[in-house]
Order: sequence, then C-alpha cells, then structure tokens
Amino acid sequence: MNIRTLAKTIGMSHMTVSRALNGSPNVAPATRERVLALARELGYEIHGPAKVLASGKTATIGILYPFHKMREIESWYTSQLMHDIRVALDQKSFDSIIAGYDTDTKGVQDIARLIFQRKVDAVVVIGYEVPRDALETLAQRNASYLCVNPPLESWIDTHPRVVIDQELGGELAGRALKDRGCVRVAVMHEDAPQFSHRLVGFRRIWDSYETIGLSNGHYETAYETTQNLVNSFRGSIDGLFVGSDVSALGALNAFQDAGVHVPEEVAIVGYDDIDSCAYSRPALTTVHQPRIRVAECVADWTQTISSGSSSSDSIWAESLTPWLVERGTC
Amino acid sequence: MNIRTLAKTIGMSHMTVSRALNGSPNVAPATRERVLALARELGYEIHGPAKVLASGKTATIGILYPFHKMREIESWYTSQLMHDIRVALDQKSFDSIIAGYDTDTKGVQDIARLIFQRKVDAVVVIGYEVPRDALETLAQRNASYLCVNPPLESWIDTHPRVVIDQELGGELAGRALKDRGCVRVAVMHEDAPQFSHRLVGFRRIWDSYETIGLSNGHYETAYETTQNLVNSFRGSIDGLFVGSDVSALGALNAFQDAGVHVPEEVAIVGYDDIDSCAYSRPALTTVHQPRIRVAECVADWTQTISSGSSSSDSIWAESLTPWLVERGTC
DNA sequence: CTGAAAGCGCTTACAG
DNA sequence: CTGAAAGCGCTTACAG
Repeated sequence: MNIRTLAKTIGMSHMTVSRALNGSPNVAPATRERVLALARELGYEIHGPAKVLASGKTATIGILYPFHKMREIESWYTSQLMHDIRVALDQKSFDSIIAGYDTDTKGVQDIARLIFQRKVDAVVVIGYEVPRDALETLAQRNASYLCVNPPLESWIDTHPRVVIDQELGGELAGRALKDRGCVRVAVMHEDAPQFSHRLVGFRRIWDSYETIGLSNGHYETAYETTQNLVNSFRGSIDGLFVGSDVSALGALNAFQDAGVHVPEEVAIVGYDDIDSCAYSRPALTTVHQPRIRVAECVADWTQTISSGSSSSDSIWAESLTPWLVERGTC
Repeated sequence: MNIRTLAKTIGMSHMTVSRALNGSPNVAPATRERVLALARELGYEIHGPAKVLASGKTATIGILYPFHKMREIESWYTSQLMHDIRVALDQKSFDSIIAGYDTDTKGVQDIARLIFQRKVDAVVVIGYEVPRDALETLAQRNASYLCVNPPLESWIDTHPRVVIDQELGGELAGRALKDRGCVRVAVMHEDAPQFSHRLVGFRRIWDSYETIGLSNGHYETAYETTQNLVNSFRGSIDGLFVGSDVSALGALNAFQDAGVHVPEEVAIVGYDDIDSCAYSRPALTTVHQPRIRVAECVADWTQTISSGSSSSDSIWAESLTPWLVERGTC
C-alpha cells in the first residue's frame, strides 16, 4: 500500500493525500478528515526512506559516544546521559541512531558517516576526547552537530556545544575536602583530558596534593590501586578526590576492606553522581553533573537544525553548572 | 556528489560504479580499484535513503525496550543488555535505532512503527511485558523481529525469541538460601510477570515463604519497604530472595542500617548480576543473566533477516541458562 | 484548495 | 564484464 494506491481508493490525487498526511494548511478540512480516516482504516504507513529522498529530512538524529568506553561499560555516566538525551529527542519526535566512535583519528569516519550517508539530520557527539578533525570535517561540510561534554581546548569555541563547568566541579570537590578539615589530600584519576580541567579548579583550593594514576576507569583498577597503596596512605593523607564515581567506589571499598575508616581517617569525594553513589556505605559524596539539563539543552538545540542557520550567526553554546552532593564519605 | 557525477568523472556508467561500490563479483578487478580509489579521493558517500528505496534494505535494526522502565532508569540490566546488543549488531555492520515502547496496548504502535515505516529491516524487542498484540501484528505482516526476554506465556512459542530460563534462576536462588542453612525465608519483588516464573523454580526448593510486595523497582522503594518491616523480620526470617539487584541493594542497606547483620542474621540473594553488585559490602550474591550470550544470539539471528525464511520453517528460538554468582550476602 | 510533471539517488532486472 | 531503461515512493515547485 503506497500513497498512490491510497489516493486512488480515496478518489483523489496522491499529492492531496501527501499534503493531508503532512498537515499542510492548503487542504480543505473535510478532505483532510477523509484522508486521515482512510489512511488509518487501510493501515497505510508512509515509506520513510522515500520521504527522506524527496524531502531531504530524516527525522532522525545520531547520538555518538566514545566507543572504547562503553565496550568496557566503564562510564555509566555516559550511558545514562545517552538515554536522557534519547528520551528528550523522542519527545521532539526524533528517532535516535546510537553509535560508537573511536577516539583516535579513525573516529573521524565514525562520526561523519551517519550524516554524510544521510541516515540522520544531525549528530550529537558525546565525550571529552572527540577527535578534533571530526569536528572540523563536520563544520566544513556544513553539517548540523552538537558537542556534549567536549574537550575544553580553546578551539572548541568554534563549535556548537553544551559544556559542564569542569573547573568549578574540581573546585567544589576541593572545597568539600577543605571544609571537612582535611589537611593532606590526594587526587586519583586516569589519564584523560577532562581531569586536567577539574584539577585547575581543585588547585584553587589546594596548593599541593599527591597524584595517583589509574590505568583505566574500571572499578577493579581503582580497588587494586588503592589496596596496594593503603599502607602508605594511612596517616599520610586524610582526603581523596577521585575522578569518577566508579573509581571512587573502588577506592572506598579498598580502604574499608583494609580497615581504614571513611570518612574519619580518609574522606572521599567522587565525580559524576551516578545512581550507585547512593548504594555504598557510607554513601558517596560526589560532584553532580546535570544530565537532565544537558538532555534538555540538546532538545532545545534541535530547533536549530531545520532553520539551517549554520552561517554567520553566533555559535550555539550552553554552559552548565555542577554541584556538590553531600552524602557520607566527606 | 552523487553516483552519476562520480561515474561521469571516472568515465563509466553509474551502474558499473554502483556494482563496484557494492562489491559485486561482476566487475573487472581493475575497474573496481579505480572506482574505489576515486570514490575515496573525491569523498563520495552513498545516499543511504536512496539506496534503501531502491534496494529495500536499510542495514539498520530497531532495538526496543519497555519505556516506563528506562524513563525512571529502573532497570540497569536492560540498559546494559541494550548496549551489548548494539555492539554485537555493530559488528555485523548494522546501525541501531533505539526506541522505547509502552507496555500497554498503545505499545503496539511503538513497536510496529519503525518496521512499517521502513526505517529498519528488523526489530529486537526486549522485555517481559511486550504487548502480545504487537507480536501478532508483526507476525501477520511478515516482519522480521526477535523477542529478547519475552513474557513466558505459552503463546510466545509461536514467535522467534531468545529466553533465559527464569524457573532455573529462581531455583538457583532458592537453593543458595537452602544451602546456607536458612530455615524461614521471604521473597520480595514488584508485580511483574517474570517474577512468577522465577517463583516456580523457587518453590521447587521452598514449600512456604513469606511474600513482600514492592510498588516498583526503585532502590528507594526496596529500602523503605525493608526499613518498615525490619522489626517484624528480625528473628522471623533468615533468608531473602529479591527480584532484582537494585531492589536487593536497597534491602541490604536497610537491614544493615538497622543493625541487622547480613548474611549472619539474614542472607540475601538478588537477580540480574548488574555491575554494582560487586560494590556493596558485603557484595551481593545474585543470579547472573548472561547478557553477552544474549547479544551474541541476536547477532546470529541477524542471518535470518535477509533470507526471509519467515514461512514454514521452525521458529528461531534460543534458551539460555542463568547461574549463581556467590559473593558475600549468601 | 487541487493536480500533472519532474526529480530525489540509488538498484534491479534485462540486454549485449 | 558493462550499459540504457525503468522504477522504488515520496515531495517540491509550478499551474490552475
């Protein structure tokens, strides 16, 4: 059943049917009613790809996330964020194609593909480690795209984005430790760009701190790293800022399993505010990144796509503020 | 840049270019090389929707999950499962459109839409609460679809599916409690169809048990429910089987916060084996549902789609086995 | 308010 | 192994 046979059985041209189906104002109300009723009755469904080919619009948006992360289910925060975004997009009647990208230069192809192949109207790129080339490619070809939690290098200012203030986040974590009365603190994180920005804020509060590297963001890695260091930590530090909640949970458990009291002997502050922060004992004090607001921003940005105002106008940008969630570990 | 102008600049018909791009064997190797090289050099990208319109294949699959669940981020298990499936599909070169469906009759439209509009070749429907109508609709229209963790009513036998043995799962939980030496146990779960199947298995081990209802699957709900009952539980039960890990974590924390020792006074077994089971203290003993194997099955099933053998042949079906993961709570 | 023409960018037969 | 024709199911101008 296509639009032509539908039109034939109703007894009008397929053009009128098309207009009625698409809610064009140039249709007599009575005509519209008949078309809509018959279409439902006969179970007519529009052929999406044909519509896309003719109209150029897909009503679909790509959500891209750093793939190595998810393969290892390392970042719950990103996982939850993606779903918040998907739901927000759904409410604007966009379907979402979710896909991963490599964070090295190969990722350029991953990121550009969906848009260049016209499978989507626009693309939301999540992550602190987007290959810069990918963004430039998108910009050159005049594609619609939005960076969410992008790298905070200065070149990002040229690209549409929604960012969360990482420096402030680090500052909040540092202040929490300070307010609790800690005097010697450490910072534990993997080697990824977002952490250096958080540390800028952290340093506003703390002149000096010990740094502990993590080879990745897995719970087990943080657990083992902490376990190995627990004796040297004992009495030497009384506060710890961990780059992500999953890692913070690993550190917390390692401390407690070794008989170190949290927060009495060591206070801990995490980052992200994933759901499981509330499940540990003591529950994890952390810096909240406003996922829902990010998703709302993405939905708002959506208005931009159709109006294709990629030209001279100012770059679409939104900056959001994190906040501290005090629970039991600090 | 479309295929015709590409063909023109190479100096051959666009048909030959199409064949070369699609890896048809009926192309001279030398020709293929030239086409591929030029296409890359000129940055040609195929127009997806046009290809779909002409060929009827989208190279995209819909992944559908029960929406009310995710809106409340109630089911981490489902969330993780979806990503496992997406990655498995990605490796077979399918893009994934992820969407939610209502679990009442309205969900029929949600589930059928992507396929009827030809946005996807097939659909993977996740969840214990799929509206039966939706599956019948899909079957009638000869659509390709696969149920993952479907309701285990007998009518499901008519539909392609991958199921996990729920009765066995419940039995494993029951046995774990028994083996630990528990004598009076309770079961705590929300009112959803999968739990009745698990209880069938549980009853193979336990003739009688107390039942505690949960109004939903949120952590807080299980926490509060347990908190309110903790005094009557004390000394009255020594084992608890909770329908999902998130709820089990809530119960565990409520017990411990009230000074009840786990597992000494009350042993707890959860269900799903989500990541955060390992983060609690004691870590949660639970029944593992093999997500990765489910995703592999979905990827295998993918072969079915093209061969369109929906007719007489036997229904595609796969049954997987859960297992117990012993940690600290039982 | 409605319709006939042309075209979106591919692929599927069908010839050669 | 290569090409000219026809068509996939819509929408976008353009007439009326």
